[in-house]
Amino acid sequence: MSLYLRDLEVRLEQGEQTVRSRQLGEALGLTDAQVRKDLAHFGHLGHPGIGYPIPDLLARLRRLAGTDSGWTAALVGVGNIGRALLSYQRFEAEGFRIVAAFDEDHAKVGGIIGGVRIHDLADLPVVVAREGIRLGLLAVPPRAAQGCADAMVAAGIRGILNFAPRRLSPSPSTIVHEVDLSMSLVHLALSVALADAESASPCLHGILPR
Amino acid sequence: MSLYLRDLEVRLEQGEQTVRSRQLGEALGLTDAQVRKDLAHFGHLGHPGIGYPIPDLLARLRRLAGTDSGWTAALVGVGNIGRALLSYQRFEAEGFRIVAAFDEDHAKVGGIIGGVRIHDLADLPVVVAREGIRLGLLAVPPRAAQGCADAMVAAGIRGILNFAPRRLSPSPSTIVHEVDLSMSLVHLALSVALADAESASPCLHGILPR
DNA sequence: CGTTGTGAAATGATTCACAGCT
DNA sequence: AGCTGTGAATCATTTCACAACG
Repeated sequence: MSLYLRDLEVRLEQGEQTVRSRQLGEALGLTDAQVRKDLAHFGHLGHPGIGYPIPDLLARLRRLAGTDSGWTAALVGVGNIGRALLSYQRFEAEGFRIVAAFDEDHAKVGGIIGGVRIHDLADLPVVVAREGIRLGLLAVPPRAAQGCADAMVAAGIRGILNFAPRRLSPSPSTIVHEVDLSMSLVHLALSVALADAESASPCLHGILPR
Repeated sequence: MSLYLRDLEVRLEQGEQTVRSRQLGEALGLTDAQVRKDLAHFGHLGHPGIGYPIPDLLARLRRLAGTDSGWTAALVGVGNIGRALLSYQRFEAEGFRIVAAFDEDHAKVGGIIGGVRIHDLADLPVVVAREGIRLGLLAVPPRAAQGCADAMVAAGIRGILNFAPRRLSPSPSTIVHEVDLSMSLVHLALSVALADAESASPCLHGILPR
């Protein structure tokens, strides 16, 4: 889904005004029918014989994704990954801004990284309410993850991107997406191992992870 | 799939010797039948009435994933994300080691971060061959991504974890997995926006991204 | 004529139910 | 009794095919 946004953005930058479902399908690895079914849900703005007007489609998708309504995010945990996220330029290009960072280490509190001030973790509810923050990036050590997540939910954060390698027990009011770096690497290694095994002895069916 | 490894590891640490399909299912959000179907593919090592012996199952999965055979990885691009990856402790716990980093900036070459030496990008083929590196972490700016990826493929790297926000044109000999931070955030924001819209006016079906 | 939107067929995945073993 | 492994039924998703439209 997010891929549509990306692809449409680069097409618009290249000066294209319309796009056909088949083009999008090739770029995203889908069939043209699949693309049409997806896009039909977002309002019927495809013109038969012509295609989809890129600016209109982008506006529609951005409005749905909320990337035009100024989402703000908070970072919890200013460690290795946290610092990288604060310095990561790309978020703003997609319409997001990290407006506050939090850490329980008082030596870090008060500092500024990537233009973002680091607050005491205890101030989370106040700052979240004041800034109207709805998204949180969780980058703390595993054993602190659940506690921080609970605090974020209590503070009113609606969506959490969890970088900690620990599954969070779900809350009905908050959506959690996992970004697990080491598991991504395991997954990649597994794919490679399977590809190797398959090319070595093609008759190894039954071992198909998703 | 990687989730099985994670869950079994914590169970083994907690001293459990066997696990039943239903327990695994609850922990991973699957049904027991689903778990049994998955595990049956890895060799029939479940005992009726008892369950699965955790050590045996872990050994089997690790062997398939290759995490017991000492995968080594190379990092290409020592920027914000690259530095965080080098300092990330968690990889070794899963059986991986980043043994070399590469950057085209000569001011960085020769430095050491997280115990890993930074080499000149031109030395990639030599070091990869010498160290027997099969996995690569790509964390360079978007416009350099494709060129670096090609160099990694040419050097013999078999799997690439791509942190650059750009789709790479595929190579038959190398598997690419995408880890796109800004797209993850877009995806999360979209989920939140949809959840909000749905609770506001439940009759908004048809807009269901995967 | 080329392309969208959508119903119908085909494909794949999930769930159920039960035989067999401990 | 409890649990695994697996075929059968159910469900969702993908693909195909075609009517409507510019």
